[in-house]
Amino acid sequence: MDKTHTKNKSNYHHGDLCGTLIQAASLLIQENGVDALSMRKLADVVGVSRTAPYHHFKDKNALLCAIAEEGFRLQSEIIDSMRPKQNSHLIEQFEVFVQSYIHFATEHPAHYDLMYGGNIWKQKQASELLEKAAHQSFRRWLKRIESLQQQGMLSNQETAIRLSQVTWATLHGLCRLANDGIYINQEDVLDMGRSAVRMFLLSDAADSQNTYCSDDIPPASSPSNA
Amino acid sequence: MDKTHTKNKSNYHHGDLCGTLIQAASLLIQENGVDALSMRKLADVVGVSRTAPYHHFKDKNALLCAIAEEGFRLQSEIIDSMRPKQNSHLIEQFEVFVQSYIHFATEHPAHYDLMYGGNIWKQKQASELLEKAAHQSFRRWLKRIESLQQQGMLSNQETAIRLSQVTWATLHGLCRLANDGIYINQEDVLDMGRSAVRMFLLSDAADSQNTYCSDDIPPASSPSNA
DNA sequence: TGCTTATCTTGACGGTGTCAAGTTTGATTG
DNA sequence: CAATCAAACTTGACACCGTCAAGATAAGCA
Repeated sequence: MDKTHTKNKSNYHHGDLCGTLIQAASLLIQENGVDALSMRKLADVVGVSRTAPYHHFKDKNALLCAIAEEGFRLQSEIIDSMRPKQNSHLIEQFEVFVQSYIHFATEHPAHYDLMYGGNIWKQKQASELLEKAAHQSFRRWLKRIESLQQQGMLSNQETAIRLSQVTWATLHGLCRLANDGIYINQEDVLDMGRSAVRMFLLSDAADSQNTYCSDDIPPASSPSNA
Repeated sequence: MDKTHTKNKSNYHHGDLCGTLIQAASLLIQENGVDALSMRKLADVVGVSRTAPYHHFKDKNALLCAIAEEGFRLQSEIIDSMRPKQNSHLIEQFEVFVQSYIHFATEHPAHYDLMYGGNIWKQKQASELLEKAAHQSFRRWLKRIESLQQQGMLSNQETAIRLSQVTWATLHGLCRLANDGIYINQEDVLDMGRSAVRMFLLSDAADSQNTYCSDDIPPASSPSNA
């Protein structure tokens, strides 16, 4: 662990190409989007021959999958870092989570595209690890929704699964619209997230908890675009 | 108008290349997705040289825009063809619209991708006609939502615009998840659409109209995937 | 008839993903 | 320390791709 850590002098054996590739590729797609990433240019940036990456990733797709995996880790970090105050109400936690989610999606649009985009899930095969990460992510959301439902803050006309699917679709839809350039302003999207939370919560439950009327919610009348 | 209608014998001047290209390209992307479409292959299929399409479309992007425009026309047709019974309640109309929307998106995923995907709206420039079509589509949705809100079936805590944005985001999110292969079964997505409608409608209003409890709504307990 | 103009073709350039075969090097073993 | 091996990397090649420039063709109109 004393010599292979930094780039060797010989630069034939690159200390940690695999990691460097992911890092550089992440940076590139963050700047110019996923479509603009080319294996050749990536190799060039890293300072290695065109086909060197193919010894660490079977495919371009495999590289993208690895970056998507990294995206899931990143998302977890960001969401965890935006923890609500301790002992806060479920609703408040819910709101903070939604805000964090949107925050991540709009700050890391390229990662988000990869993580939840069709390129990986439909045509190409997602790696096992990736599927696990995505699945676990949804499971966590489901748990949250179940809690809210059990406490009477969400409709009990629907299955918890259906509730989770629909609410997550809403969140996902907002983020996609933002990332795809249909809603331009990030602040607007955050505000839409707040509206969405209010719209899903049962009004009775919300009133009885009087959590969502607190003053940290803007008046929802900012100029809109669409 | 007597001779240029069908393919001419000489096949050097192709009767209506422009239209034929759109038609063939639509078919190709419907089969293999947008990414799989190449100008060269398209030209080959149509039976024309590689660069012939460039005399009718400035760009590959211009072609895709044209197909997206066609998609908006197609969407209007499909939605109009699924008219609810006359004199039906607003809620019923709303439900039928949602079902039609999902129906179109899942039956024509490639078109939907183009119409509401980032490729056209973000990086590339959407043609003026396309922007108009998309804008008008949202305006219609807005009108619908305004009606529902004015009749007290949707929250009046939010702007009509916010309501439209959030509800449409939900619809869009569901369709995207379906198209991107995260929810596989079309019937499940349709069912999620029904759940979404129920979740957004204010329970009081819905009860007073007793429209959404009719027996044509499945029990929402089908096997789920996610 | 001849001219104009729209339409289509061939050739070329730089770019892409990826395979096959060869080269370099760090590590291992005798 | 020297021989060997396997992993890491390179060069060359192939078949694609989008698109530009220049030339060929044919239809329509004077």
